[in-house]
Amino acid sequence: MARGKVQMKRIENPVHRQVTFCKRRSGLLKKAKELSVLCDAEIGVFIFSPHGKFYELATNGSMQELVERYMKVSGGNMQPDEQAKETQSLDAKEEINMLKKEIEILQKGLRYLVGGGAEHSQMTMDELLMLEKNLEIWICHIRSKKMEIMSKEIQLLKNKIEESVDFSNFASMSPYPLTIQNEIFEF
Amino acid sequence: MARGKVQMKRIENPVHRQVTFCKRRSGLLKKAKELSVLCDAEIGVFIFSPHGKFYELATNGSMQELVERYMKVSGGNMQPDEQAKETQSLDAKEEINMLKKEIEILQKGLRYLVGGGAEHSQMTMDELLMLEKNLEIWICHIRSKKMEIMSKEIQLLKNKIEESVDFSNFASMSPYPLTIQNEIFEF
DNA sequence: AGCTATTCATAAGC
DNA sequence: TGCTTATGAATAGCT
Repeated sequence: MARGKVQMKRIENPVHRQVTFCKRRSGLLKKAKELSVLCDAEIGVFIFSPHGKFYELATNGSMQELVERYMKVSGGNMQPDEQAKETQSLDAKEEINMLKKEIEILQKGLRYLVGGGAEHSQMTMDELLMLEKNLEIWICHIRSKKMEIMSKEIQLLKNKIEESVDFSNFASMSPYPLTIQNEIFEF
Repeated sequence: MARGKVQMKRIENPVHRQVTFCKRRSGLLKKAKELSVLCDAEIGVFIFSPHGKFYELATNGSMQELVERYMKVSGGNMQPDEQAKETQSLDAKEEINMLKKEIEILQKGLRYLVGGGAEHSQMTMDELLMLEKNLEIWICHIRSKKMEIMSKEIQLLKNKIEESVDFSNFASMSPYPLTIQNEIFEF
């Protein structure tokens, strides 16, 4: 695509082919994830490299689930035996699942990220600055939100007080500011 | 991507979402086919739309075959074939690395999350306070990291200066910049 | 469904 | 293996 249009046929040079495979594989998985997130779709991708290496992506966390769903749709049937095998956990498998879960958590809630073990070790100074700035901006947003909530509460209280004043016909005589009315009416 | 960067979160407008789904779905399948052809890989893609519609692509003609192969690789690690086991474990390690990288990207790319679709609308005051506190703590961490980086750089500069002083004892008349000292000392 | 203005992905090169 | 850059592709917002 870049620096010369690419022919849509097998790349003969093995080195080029390998490099392109790596790049495009990651690109494809990225695109799949994006489609999943943007459009709320569930996506599964298998990739078998020519050398038998296997890569997969399952956007809902479990390829097994997707495969089952596929089986349902396509009418095929698989032996329940296979499924049992799948659930047996190797250490690596377990770690993969943990990582996937972590990714899910990261994507879902910022809270874990903030509280948990965020690693900035590899970040450059520029990235740190950017992150810091963004966090500050966000804090500002949160403070605005807090103000908003408090303002609403204050308004609510004011309204209540006005109602109660109207009710007792004291309104026109009150020289006191609204904010301390509560105390005045408390006796 | 075009005419405005897109936020990596679910598109709320159903029309937009549907249009994007169609466009990106075809894009994804095209990319998958290209990867398959260019790099001689076998690829399977499932896509379940949010409304339950199902799309698939199998580059070797039969999704069933790919699914079976997937079952073998992911679940059937119980075969006595040592080499297969080894390959599997390598694959798992690779996947772990990929996932870790993804986590790293997520962490690094938090600024998008932060800048983008943060929704505080439903949060209570308590939650806002908690979030604010966490963000402040995180900013502290980031500032520590910045300090650390700067300290390292300062130490590096000091070291360079010391070296250059040593160097000038030997060749005080040298017009060469510091950066080529190593070469000079290599003879 | 088509049309651009943009952003993204990536082939080469290092 | 990873980074950079020039360039081709994909696609978001419109119509």
